Amino acid sequence: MRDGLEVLEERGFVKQCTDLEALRNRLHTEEVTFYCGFDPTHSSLHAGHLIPLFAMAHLARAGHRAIALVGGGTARIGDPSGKTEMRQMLSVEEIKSNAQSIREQISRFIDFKKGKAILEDNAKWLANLNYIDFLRDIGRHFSVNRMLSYETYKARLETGLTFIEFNYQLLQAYDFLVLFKKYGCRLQIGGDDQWGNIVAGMDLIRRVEGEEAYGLTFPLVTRADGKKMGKTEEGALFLNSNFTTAYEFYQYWRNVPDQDVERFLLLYTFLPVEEIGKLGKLKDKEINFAKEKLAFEITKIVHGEEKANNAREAAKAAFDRSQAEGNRSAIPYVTVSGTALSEGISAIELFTKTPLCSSNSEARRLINQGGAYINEKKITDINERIDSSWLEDDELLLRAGKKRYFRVIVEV
RNA sequence: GGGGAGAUUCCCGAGUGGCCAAAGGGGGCAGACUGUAAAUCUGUUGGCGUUCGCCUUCGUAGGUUCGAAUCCUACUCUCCCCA
Repeated sequence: MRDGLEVLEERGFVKQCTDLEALRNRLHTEEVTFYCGFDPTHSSLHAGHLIPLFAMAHLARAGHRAIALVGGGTARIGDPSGKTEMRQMLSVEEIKSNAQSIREQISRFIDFKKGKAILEDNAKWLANLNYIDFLRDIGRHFSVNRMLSYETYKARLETGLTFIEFNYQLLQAYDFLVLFKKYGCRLQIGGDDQWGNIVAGMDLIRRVEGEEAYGLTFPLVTRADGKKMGKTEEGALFLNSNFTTAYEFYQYWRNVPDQDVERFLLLYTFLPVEEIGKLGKLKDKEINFAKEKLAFEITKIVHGEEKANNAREAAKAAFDRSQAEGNRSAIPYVTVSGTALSEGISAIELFTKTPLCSSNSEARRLINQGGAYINEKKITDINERIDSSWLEDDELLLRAGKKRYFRVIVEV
């Protein structure tokens, strides 16, 4: 039987482990309860959370019990690990509502309904902690000298670290301990920036309970072109379509650098390793097929099959010349009134109505530089006016540059 | 608590009375080349109208001056050293 760890190893999920062989042995012989934390600092998870989500799913598929821990308590503090500045404080209400929407997103990867996987919120035990008790029971096990030596705090030591943030590690370690006591949770997984926090929890369990626990971290995923993983011009690549539409999401993965395709297929899809191996061997133009596969698969998992199909269709309609008539319905749009259009609207105004251009100057610049198209007709005149005669199927397809599309639909 | 340094346009970072919408780099956007890659080269990069222009911006609030990012005063914040 595959123990889950093998799957993670062959797909490139493993960066560091506290005791690889001991963990392997345990995963092989028994059902292990493991956890991964998610801080509700935004109402949607983003691309960076995909690695932990997939890792949890792989382990759960191998028969282990997953706990997704929403950090409703720790989010009130903010983890300083790897951050250069203190995180903005969120209100308790915000955190609660964020936690709610994040739960739904996690359940796309882990099925909580069957009663096996568990969803927890550390606000339950952190919110009403007694400070004195906490210091006596937990605080005594932590050495400040040792904490200061951690790499994660180094950067912050340069610029300033507040006491509240310095406590984050204790709380996360305490989470691990609580989950161990409550569920027998023996493994914590997380990004490599969590290493210090994870090890701290493992140590705490050993000191307090005299039991073995393990930690496993994932590599920090980077892109071959040096761009930040999961970052778009607008910001983070969110999993919620209110922030990043399925089409935009699809396009992000469709445009990943060549060198990253195989690695990303392993990390961000459930496709069999053998199949990915074949896809990864494709060269030149052929690699585009693998990119489409990657984009489709991950969009399907995050947004569902229907939206993934629409996104793919829309992309084909926009980019594939041989398929002039595709289904563009997934391309984001804005509406404009029919009367306004019959009177004529300047091309500049049309572009600024969409996120394609944020100001008239920008639209003007776009036209001047020859990057503005409406229904694939290049706009060369700054003063070009668009009226109803331009309509095709009651809509206009605006394009900025080579690959940014947006639709304008007439409202009757 | 005492002493010192600093806050510049998306980021880093020049600029110390007019020639500053503000050098340079990064990033972004666009063009060429392509495969909706990468690399490279070119252009562009506060807003509004567009020859000329006008408005907003150099931590915040006042002041000096014909004129300030640049000088003065107060305030806020950050960093460093000492206690």
